[in-house]
Amino acid sequence: MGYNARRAALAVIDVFLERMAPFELKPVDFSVLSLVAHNPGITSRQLCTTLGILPPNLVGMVNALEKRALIVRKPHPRDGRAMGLQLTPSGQKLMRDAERTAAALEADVAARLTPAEQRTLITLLKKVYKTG
Amino acid sequence: MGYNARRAALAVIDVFLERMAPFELKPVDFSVLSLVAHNPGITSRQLCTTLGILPPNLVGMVNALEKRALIVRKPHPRDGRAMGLQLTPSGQKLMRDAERTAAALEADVAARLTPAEQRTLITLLKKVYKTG
DNA sequence: TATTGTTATACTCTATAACTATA
DNA sequence: TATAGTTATAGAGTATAACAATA
Repeated sequence: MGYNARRAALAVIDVFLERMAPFELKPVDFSVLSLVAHNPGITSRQLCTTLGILPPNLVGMVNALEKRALIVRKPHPRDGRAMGLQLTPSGQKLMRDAERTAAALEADVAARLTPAEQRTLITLLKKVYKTG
Repeated sequence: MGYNARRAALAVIDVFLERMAPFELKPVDFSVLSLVAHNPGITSRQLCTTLGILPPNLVGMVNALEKRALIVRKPHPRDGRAMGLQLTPSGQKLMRDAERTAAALEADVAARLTPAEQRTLITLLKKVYKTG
């Protein structure tokens, strides 16, 4: 069961890597940008807790995205220690296209199953991991 | 969907790591020993193709298992380049216990679902990755 | 010429300790 | 004292190139 779930996850991730290649976004980059896009001013610490990334490992990702001029760090208005993250205009443009691609991908993967099968699959997967 | 499949796989792997800790076997170690147990004399190359491991990365694992006196390398009877792998008596004893533990684990995870749900889940997961 | 096992190496991902500046 | 961001670093996991012995 663990084996089959892992293979399904890897298959979906493979398709993701393939389609996101034009944007040069790994899954974690997409997650970071998507969270910043929908939560402007979000802090690094919030990103870490949401995505399950350790702070030291996020620094390099944010640096790379900032060097590509997709996000900017701005001093947090009420906490002098924190930095609020925001998308640049080019970051916003990239994410509009990337999120359209991601939605199309999920739709294509889902198309291998009927809507009823999709609901069943998600339900059963949750049953497996919810009781951890 | 990729997200839910990944979480289910990680949950199963977590339980595996926990229960296999007494044997000091990672999932890949268990797979290697299990294959050697049921295919005495199997070569490193065969292990690599079966498990999707690259040859340079298998060397260290086999070295570690040999140092723990769980397996032995013997010259292959008909191919002077190859080494046949076999379990030592202590390796056989360890794997008898480890395989019992693994079977109990799979049964426990499966117990979160009815037999019909198990069949459905496996079927749907395969539908997702078979066309991958 | 091709293959088995191996070494060396590199790159990614993940994890811990410790520093700085603010709170 | 506790927290946010950062640096340095160490450990897994995974990848390629190249070599010796053998086919």
